[in-house]
Amino acid sequence: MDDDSSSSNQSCERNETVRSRWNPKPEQIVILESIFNSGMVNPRKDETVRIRKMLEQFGAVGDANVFYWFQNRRSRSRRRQRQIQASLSAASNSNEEQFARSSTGGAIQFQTNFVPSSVSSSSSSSSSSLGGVVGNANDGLFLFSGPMEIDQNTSITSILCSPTDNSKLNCSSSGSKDHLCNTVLKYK
Amino acid sequence: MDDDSSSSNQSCERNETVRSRWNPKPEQIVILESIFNSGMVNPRKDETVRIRKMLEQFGAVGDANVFYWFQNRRSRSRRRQRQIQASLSAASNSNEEQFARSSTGGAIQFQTNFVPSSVSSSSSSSSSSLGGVVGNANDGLFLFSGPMEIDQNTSITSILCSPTDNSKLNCSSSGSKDHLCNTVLKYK
DNA sequence: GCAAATTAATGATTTATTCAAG
DNA sequence: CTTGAATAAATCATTAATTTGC
Repeated sequence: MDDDSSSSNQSCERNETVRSRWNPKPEQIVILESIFNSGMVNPRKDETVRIRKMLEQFGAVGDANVFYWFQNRRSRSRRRQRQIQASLSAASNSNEEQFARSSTGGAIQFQTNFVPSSVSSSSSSSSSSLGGVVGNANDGLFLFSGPMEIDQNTSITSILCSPTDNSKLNCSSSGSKDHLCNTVLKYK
Repeated sequence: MDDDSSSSNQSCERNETVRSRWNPKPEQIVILESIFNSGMVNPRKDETVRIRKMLEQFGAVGDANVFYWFQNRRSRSRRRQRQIQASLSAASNSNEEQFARSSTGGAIQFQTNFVPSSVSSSSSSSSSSLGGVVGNANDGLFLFSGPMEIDQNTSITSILCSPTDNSKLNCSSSGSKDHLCNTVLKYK
């Protein structure tokens, strides 16, 4: 795809300012949430492409949009978690001092059947709560906002995880990863 | 293009770990430095592509590599600047107190003929030193590391800035920018 | 009811940090 | 130790909710 994906062009607003952004359909959000909640919180490039194709069923979307979505989802999930943790420990700190600090601050942090791919090498790193976000999955809102119906039980990730058509593991000219990769593309 | 750029595959190391990285040729570095120093410190997607094509003349390289290069160049340039600034103000602070704080800490911060594109909207924001990085260009090391010769005066950016073949201003299906854009691509 | 004005969500971009190849 | 690659955090900007005055 690279740039001009497929469907609607036209939407290319004036060259200066304006700009419109992707607005995911409810069905698309269901899928994305499903995937995220099942543990795949940072899909690799090929996974992202697969997800994008899946989403296209319900409306135009690009790889970058999917990437952005997961990036933001992860980030905001983490932030919410931190806030909860902060307010929790603040509340408990009013009386006891040396106690709180449970493993992840009360969050369940389960991890469904999908192995979170890259485990981030688990080497030395900053963040106190390592393990941090990789498998953290949902953060309370497993509920879906609207009247949508898509068989929630058909574990969408099973579709993605199935190592079907693995033809062509692209790998560009030089380095990069494509493994733990999933990162910068920047340009739409 | 999307993912698999163009030339040599093969280099796709094992699917797990390893990875090799792009190693820019001296000529490529000259070009990149030239562009950066002439003021284009954050090329847009289309500019990035143009640059990449230019570099390919001297060896395999992908858009992502170019993107990374500029990202790192900006980042490290800024860091060095901060360090210089820090040590400078620290040095001057030994005697006088309420004085240092010159505009940019002694750095010249000129700006060549290229208008730095996006001025970041200058809306309300945090960061103290706004204006920050956009047009900052060189940070003292205008020198090039090796014995290379490419007419420094033929302002490479003029080639890039020239609005030649502007056919096909891509604009993907949904949103994104491509204007102020230049950002995430992530996947190699 | 309805738009203009505000606010809340969230998609997109940039910056700071970290990891690791060479 | 330098620097390419990758990720997380912070920020910007646009769109949807909502509030408000009519």
